[in-house]
Amino acid sequence: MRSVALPTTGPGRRRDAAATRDALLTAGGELFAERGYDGVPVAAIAQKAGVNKAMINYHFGGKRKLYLAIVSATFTDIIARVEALAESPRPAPEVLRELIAAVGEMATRRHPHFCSMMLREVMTGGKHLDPALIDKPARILGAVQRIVARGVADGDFRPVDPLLTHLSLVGSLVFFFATARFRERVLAARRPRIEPPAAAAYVKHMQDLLTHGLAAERRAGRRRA
Amino acid sequence: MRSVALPTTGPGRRRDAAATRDALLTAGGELFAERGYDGVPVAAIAQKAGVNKAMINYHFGGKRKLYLAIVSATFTDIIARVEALAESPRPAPEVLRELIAAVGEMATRRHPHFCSMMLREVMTGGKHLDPALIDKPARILGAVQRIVARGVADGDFRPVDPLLTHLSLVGSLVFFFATARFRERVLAARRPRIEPPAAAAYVKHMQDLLTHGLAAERRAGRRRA
DNA sequence: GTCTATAGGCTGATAGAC
DNA sequence: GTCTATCAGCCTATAGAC
Repeated sequence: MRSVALPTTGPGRRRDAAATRDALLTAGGELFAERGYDGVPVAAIAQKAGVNKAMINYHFGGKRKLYLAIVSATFTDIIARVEALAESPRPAPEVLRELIAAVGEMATRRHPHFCSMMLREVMTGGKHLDPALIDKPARILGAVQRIVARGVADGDFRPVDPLLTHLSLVGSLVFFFATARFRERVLAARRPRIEPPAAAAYVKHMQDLLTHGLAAERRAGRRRA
Repeated sequence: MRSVALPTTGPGRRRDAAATRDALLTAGGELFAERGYDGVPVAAIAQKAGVNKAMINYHFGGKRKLYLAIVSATFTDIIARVEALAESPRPAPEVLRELIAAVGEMATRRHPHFCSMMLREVMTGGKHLDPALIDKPARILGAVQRIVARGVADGDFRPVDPLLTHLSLVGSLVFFFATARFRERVLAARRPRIEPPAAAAYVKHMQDLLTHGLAAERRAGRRRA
């Protein structure tokens, strides 16, 4: 981030501070996803980040606030992507396929630990979630609902319930990515070894399942180019 | 619980001991599902069960062994139900619909906390699971795979991958039931209030989604009565 | 900004009376 | 079998030197 030599103290050290913050966010994301909020001592995060324990309190104000910072930043990024898709004017079936691919891409590349963290959080009933964070899942829900509802209105989809459809779609994707580590552990240990399914294969499976499962009964053809 | 007078000590008290055990299993099931293994102090389990803290060590040998006893007993019961269904000679699409209903029934009546506990466990990669327990999910997987594979072989289903189909089916159901508490909390707090979806509605939604989503392309009719 | 040292709370497990 | 009392360990957070 910085191209010239800097003093070792004073405002010039901002780069190191940012690096410390980022290291804590990264290490915390991995560890919280793996073991849950209560399962991770701050010492473990500090060690993994290569910084001192006390930096968590200095930069974030405590373990809980570090946790919230991680969840919030990731949610914001994902919401932006999903809401952009929801506004696409293309046919709903196409948009839905792209949404599934986008979730897969998010869950494997950009935010590889988000599914686990979000799922854990939601399972506790949102114990650690601020009121400010609690409506973020609702925005994702809203975006998916709008896509499905438009598909139904256009006659591309059967008259399915958008909320239930959202739950089945997002649920199976989040489940897949949150449990990937377990599958690798169990399937790889079997003799003969079973290869754990690849994310790309699952994304395609879900796209096809939804395409067939939601398609309106009588009209296979698209009504718009 | 007691119909005749019994001595206050000696073998005649076995019935009370069983009641203590059961109370601990029940209380532990609810609390572990809600807050996860690390999130529950043994004192909370004892209090909810109405027995003394030390009884956990006396009857189960520690917190961890109580936890394993709960997970193992529930898994065994569910595996029996699912494997019985997998051996049904009826057409695969029918059996699959019944499997979905059975999961819904299990998750709402007989083992209302199992989805949360299993999902939490699987998300940690099986940290708390004994080697003896670790193949129980594999038996459920095997049963669902056999149903799907038979549907494909009979020409009732598209040539879908049985493993991926199992993951999408079980994943979306487990997700739904594990996150029910969160939905109630978030949806019920909104104005205007949104009614959280009922389990029965979701079961029907999943049955229809899979029926349409897996059906072989050209032949809608059943090939066996 | 970063570190060390430590305070103070909570946890799981047990010893021993009954 | 059940209870009370207690212990040792680990946790988060902070004070204060640099």
